Amino acid sequence: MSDVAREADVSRATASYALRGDSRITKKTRSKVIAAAKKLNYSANLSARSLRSGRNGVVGVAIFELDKSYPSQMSAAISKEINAHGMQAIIQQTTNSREDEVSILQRVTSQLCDGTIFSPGNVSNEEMKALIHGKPIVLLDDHSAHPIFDSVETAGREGARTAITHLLAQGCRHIGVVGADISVLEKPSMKNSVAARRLIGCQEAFEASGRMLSPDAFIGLSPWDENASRSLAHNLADQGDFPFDGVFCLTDSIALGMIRGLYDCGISVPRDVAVIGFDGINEGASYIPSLTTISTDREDLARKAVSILLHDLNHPDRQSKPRRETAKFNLEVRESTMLGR
Amino acid sequence: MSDVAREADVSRATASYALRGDSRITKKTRSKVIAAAKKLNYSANLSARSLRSGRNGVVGVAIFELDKSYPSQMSAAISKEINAHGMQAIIQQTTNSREDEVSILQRVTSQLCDGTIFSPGNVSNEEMKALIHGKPIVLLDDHSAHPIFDSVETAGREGARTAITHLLAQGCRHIGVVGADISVLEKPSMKNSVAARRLIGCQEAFEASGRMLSPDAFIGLSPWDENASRSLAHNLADQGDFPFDGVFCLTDSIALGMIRGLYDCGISVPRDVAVIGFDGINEGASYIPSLTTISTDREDLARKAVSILLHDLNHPDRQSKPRRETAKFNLEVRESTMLGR
DNA sequence: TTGAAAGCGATACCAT
DNA sequence: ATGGTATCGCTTTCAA
Repeated sequence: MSDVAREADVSRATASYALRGDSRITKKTRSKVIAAAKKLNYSANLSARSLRSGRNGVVGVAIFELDKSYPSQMSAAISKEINAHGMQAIIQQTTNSREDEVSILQRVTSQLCDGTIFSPGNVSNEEMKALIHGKPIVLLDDHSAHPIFDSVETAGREGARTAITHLLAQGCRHIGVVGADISVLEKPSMKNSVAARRLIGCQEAFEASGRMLSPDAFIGLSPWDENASRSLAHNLADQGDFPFDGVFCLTDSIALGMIRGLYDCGISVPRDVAVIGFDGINEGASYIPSLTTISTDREDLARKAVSILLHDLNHPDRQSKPRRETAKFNLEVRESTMLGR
Repeated sequence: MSDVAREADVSRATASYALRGDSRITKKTRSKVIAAAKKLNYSANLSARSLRSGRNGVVGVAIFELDKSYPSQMSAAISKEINAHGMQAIIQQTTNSREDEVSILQRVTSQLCDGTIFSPGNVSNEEMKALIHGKPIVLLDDHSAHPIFDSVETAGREGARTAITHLLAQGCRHIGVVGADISVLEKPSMKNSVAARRLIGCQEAFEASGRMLSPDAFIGLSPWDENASRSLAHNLADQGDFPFDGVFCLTDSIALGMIRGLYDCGISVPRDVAVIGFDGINEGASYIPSLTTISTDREDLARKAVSILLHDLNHPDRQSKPRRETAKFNLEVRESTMLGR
């Protein structure tokens, strides 16, 4: 910076103002400084800037399991949206461990970034509060009963309702839900979890249709991935007749594993069983059969999350109530629910 | 930090040494300081640390298209490996634009990170050299003719040779290669590209088997994704009889799109055509049919890349020749090449 | 073994 | 409109 100032024949202070476009600096001086900076291939040191001003134009995105489709496609969308606002996104992967989340929040996020978009796993609100040192944060699918941070949610209830309604409309009469059993609705701590919200949506749809809902229809699964789901399909099919003619899987990955597992057992989707997923991962469109799904509008979610974060960033003092928004979703009707085909 | 020092009743300098485990500090003093830090919930400011010492324990990973399977699964593996060495990974997405890569290298990478693992797209070696200001960097699939940076490569030639050999062994007699046409072997600038290396491997396998290789066997595709590949399959099938009984797709995504596209046209994989991919993305295992592929050993690649980077980090002066390593790979034989089934 | 103080590279206050 | 300079939080040299 000193070099640039010397080259432009101004003080370091003036150079700093000029480069950031402060209105006090003359147009002429400014262009002189910019020319000098370009000539010297100068770019401001982000650590120094961050240290002094507390801002450096970098937003952190911390998310679980980056090797899975939904999180990676979600982070990519958020990253693009952040770039569109002239800031830089850095993405971090949290693993199963609480320590990991703590370390990311405490170290990188609150010290290297202006703000964070965070998909919480095992850290409580209170801990987060202590770790982020007042820096802005927006949660993805906050599941706390009493939110204290801004957040953007996926449309769990509405989406699940739509999914079940779709299966019923396709003629399914024995519907199963794969991903969680009803116990998640009973534990108070789980009441606002992603799984619980989707299950509640299912119940609502059943009630609205005036149908019986057996608790056995809800089947737990862990982890939420293709392999676990595929094994589950094998188990269900091996017990004799497959009990369902329609299955709502709580995520697309579960759905793809389920279809594959049924295929392994000679059960065809959608001829014998209809399957619908949730998320809208890209792979679903070219699977065989293509996957009907409740597709979260990732661009919409990213837009909402980033817009809230930027607002917080620009109004640091404002101590308003936590905002909570819900992302749009679409029912993508594809082959996997064309029952009988 | 001053607070911690006061709490532990030592000077700031001693506190700093103690927290970083400098051998000069007594065990007793050290534990006193650590207790104080824990009590105050202290964690060192990374910007300040980076500013003063030039190191902060953060490694940058910059990669193209984070919403695609291979890059996201690759970044996840690298991130895990970096964590295993007690450092923190931050992942950044480069988009198609050169500007974007420049900005990431120049700003974030060289100023916020100790070193970088970079998958180069549109930036030349010379530009990179100028941008990183001497900070360590390891490239993924460097395609420059005269490498000046360390890099880790996927086993393009060997993998492609294995793929073609496998198709021949499965009884394929009319083999197509989808992803690039032979022109990439002619342009000098492309000679070391990922595509070219894989094509060369194909040629070698054909020669070794004493078979004719028609230039028409190589079919270009852009972009390398499922949708483009699916359309290509439609075009090929619509021209009358499908010309191949075996197809090597330069990536798994291309392979899945190809299988789906053929399915759309009533051509079954593997009954009518065998298809093999390259990469080893997780989704291949539960596709219907499951995908035979040349699977890059991501853990091995991550290990090699991180190990080279850490070496550079710990020997900053050493001006040795650029190192170039190749990641292991496996032929995963699955359903998609069981020709005739 | 510990402490005092300089300095990393910016920003922002205050003076001119 | 521009310049001088203290300062952000830490590391590191040098002295004790």
